[in-house]
Amino acid sequence: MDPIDRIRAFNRQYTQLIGLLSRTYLGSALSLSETRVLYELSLGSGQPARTLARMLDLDEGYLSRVLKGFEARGWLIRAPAASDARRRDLALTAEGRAVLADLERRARDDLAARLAPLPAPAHAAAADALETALSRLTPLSADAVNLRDIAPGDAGWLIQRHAEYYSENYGFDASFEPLVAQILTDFLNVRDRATERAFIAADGARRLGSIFCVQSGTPGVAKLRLFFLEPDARGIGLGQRLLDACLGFARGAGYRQMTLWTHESHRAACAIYAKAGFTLTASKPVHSFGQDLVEQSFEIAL
Amino acid sequence: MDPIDRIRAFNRQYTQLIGLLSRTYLGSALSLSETRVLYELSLGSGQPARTLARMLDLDEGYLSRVLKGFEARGWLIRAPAASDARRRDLALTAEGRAVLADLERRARDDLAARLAPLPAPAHAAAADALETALSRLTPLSADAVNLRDIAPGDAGWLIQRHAEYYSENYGFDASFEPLVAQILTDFLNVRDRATERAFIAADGARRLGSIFCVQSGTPGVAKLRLFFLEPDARGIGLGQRLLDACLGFARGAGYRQMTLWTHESHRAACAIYAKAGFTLTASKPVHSFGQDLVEQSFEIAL
DNA sequence: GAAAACTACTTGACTCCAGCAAGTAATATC
DNA sequence: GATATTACTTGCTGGAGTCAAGTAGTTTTC
Repeated sequence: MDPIDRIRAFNRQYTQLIGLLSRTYLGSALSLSETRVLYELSLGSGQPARTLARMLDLDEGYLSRVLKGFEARGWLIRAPAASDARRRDLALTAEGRAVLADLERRARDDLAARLAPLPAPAHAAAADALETALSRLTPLSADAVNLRDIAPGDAGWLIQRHAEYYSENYGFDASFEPLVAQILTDFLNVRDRATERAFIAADGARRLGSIFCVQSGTPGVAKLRLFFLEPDARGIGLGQRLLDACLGFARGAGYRQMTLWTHESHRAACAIYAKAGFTLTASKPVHSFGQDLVEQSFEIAL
Repeated sequence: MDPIDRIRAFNRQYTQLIGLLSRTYLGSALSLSETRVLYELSLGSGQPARTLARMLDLDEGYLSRVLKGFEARGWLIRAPAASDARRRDLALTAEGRAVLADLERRARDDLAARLAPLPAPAHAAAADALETALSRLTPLSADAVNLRDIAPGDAGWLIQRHAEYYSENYGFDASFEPLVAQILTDFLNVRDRATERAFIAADGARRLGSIFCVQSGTPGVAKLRLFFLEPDARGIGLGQRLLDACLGFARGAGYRQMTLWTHESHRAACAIYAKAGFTLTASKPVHSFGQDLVEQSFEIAL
């Protein structure tokens, strides 16, 4: 099913479940639009009425009347703005804030009541998933992503995602997962911190990608491993950044060469390697993980 | 932040992002309520108007007028019901269906346009997360969960969740993850299918828990390992089910005894073990994974 | 088996949310 | 300093949605 249709299906069910479309806000004297205006006013970033109208997609005339009503009820003070006599500075009174607080509390209680049948961990899990969804719907900016060292859970995540990704996209069989698991187990157990390093690209709590620099066995030669990027984190220069970090670390650690092996079918990765100055040194057909592959070796002088 | 507040924050942002509160549906001649009615009619489960009104939380009088309007426009046929002359059977005409289809298409295009700036994988990722959230908001029923053997990605998931869970809840240090990783690597690599088995509890694509039955080294004695349940999957008898499956397998495989070790602080797990007939055979303080723990051994005759 | 209670739906009367368009007054632009 | 633009207000209006009282058919009750 198409993602758009899946999102629409979610909208239908969610609005019903959460009761989002109840027109009148909890039996209060306020319409939904009025509530939104009150809420926006409470944030009090000093927007003039016009911007408020645009933000909330409301008619300016209607908004004017709403504000007038708020003022009449003593919730709002509209004083002519000093900078521009056409404008009026909008400031909620303490009473206005109290009304909103009461409204918010009721909305909160209403939602809590709806979710009461569910166990507490489910609430947290749902909130997590919703926040995740929202973050997926917000363009990922490369500078929100930071590269850090490996932390608890990262190894498991990498094993899981490698197994899933290569199974789904390249048909790798079950023998691939323990291989990756062994690599990571060894890394965690016998890692030489001076010459070996993992970089995990993460956007907050979300893991997006990885790259490892480890010893190859041959002195002075580093090996690049476990270069991975989540599909939706591609195309924002993150792969390049990971590779740069890895190369930078290798240079700093005193290696004079870096090698890696990959499979021909990884077009995107191969392109990044080539662009970074790696050269192809060997290419041979193999049968691994239940698939016919062309294994390629790359190297670069540091 | 409280989950309820996080969900409310999501609602605010999401409705804005997706444009859920646009009252008039895409400039069509229909109100949002009318659209919902039309949609519900298209599902055509032959509900009488009254149930329709309750489902959509609409005033019956208003609904009556809406249906009348649909009929006048030739979208709907209201024939007196055979079973009950008060009722009228509601059936959309082909034209009615066409109108809805057109509306749906436009709503779809509208959403697609809103999401167009995002890369395609992000759409799928968002849809995934939204569906996840919805499933968290639906009470987990034990019978929707099935127990299966280990599959690609499961080992990585287990490693990740063990590392995260024990780090968050028991303060285990980074040495715990490679231990779990090694256990799983070995299991995948040298598992004896006749006498060793993993059960993964899964609700569709979501992994909820696990239990392993492996050889202990002593002939005739099985070892229970990696018993884990996601916090929100507890309390529905799933732990019991996993344990039963494990014990059942062990009996079938010809073991005469099963042992396990755990830590005293795992109250819930210990309670399940005791209830199943396990007896505590040893208890000793240890310092593991950066924590002072009391290691406990249990056993049961099969 | 007839009155009473109830159900399914309709209709009239009303409220008020909200959109449109034409204002007024202040500011910006040239 | 004339013209255009901006910020806001107000009059008018449609129609979405509500409330209550209706009509006609069905079930319950004794």
